[in-house]
Amino acid sequence: MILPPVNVAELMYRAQQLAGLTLGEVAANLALTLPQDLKRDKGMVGQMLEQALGASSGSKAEPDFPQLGIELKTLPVDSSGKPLESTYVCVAALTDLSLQRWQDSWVCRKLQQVLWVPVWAERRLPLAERVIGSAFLWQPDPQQQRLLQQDWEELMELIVLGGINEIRGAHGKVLQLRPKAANAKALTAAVGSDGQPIQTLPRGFYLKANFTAEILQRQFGI
DNA sequence: TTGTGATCATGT
DNA sequence: ACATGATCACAA
Repeated sequence: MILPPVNVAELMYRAQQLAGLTLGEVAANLALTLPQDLKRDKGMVGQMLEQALGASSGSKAEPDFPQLGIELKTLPVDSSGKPLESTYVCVAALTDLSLQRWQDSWVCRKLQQVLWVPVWAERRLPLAERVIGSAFLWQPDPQQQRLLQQDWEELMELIVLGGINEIRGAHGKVLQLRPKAANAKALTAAVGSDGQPIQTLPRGFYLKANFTAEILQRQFGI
């Protein structure tokens, strides 16, 4: 068990030590066995890096490094440095009216400080050969904050007004709402089109790949 | 069931 | 080719 880092400097130091290593090397250091692929272990890489950096285990709804207020996100990138996937942020509260202010929202709080860990992870690359990149700490700048808030407020308004079943992934410029469930039969409480309670597919907020691509570009240059 | 970690795989 | 919608594993 790797203890949590006591401060940001220690966290960043640990992250730097991982840069350049393959997932196979990290797995060996942790005495973990890598699966053949991620089809049945989609969160495997993220959880392994959590462990390597000393993040608190478990699936609690709080940052990975609570005392530092830092969220850890692995980001799969192709050989040109572009994200291969959108980035999951958190589940969407479909009924809780106390979270209707942006500053109080889970999305805002989770994205206050993110440690991005790029992983060169093209699908043709065997898992063990994928390489960890240089991690960096990110805080949304005012423009990014504004874009996120705009999308969030637009999506939340639709949710509260009973329009959840009309929302698709294309809504929003940088933030999107998509299914986040075990399968299409999973249900959770929400507001219907006439304001009545309904059951619907659980959703989560995701950062679009174009947005995380811009974050990477600002960090590493063109 | 809801939250964590995400990627898969199909439609466009 | 790429984003959207669907899905997988596990903890509490």
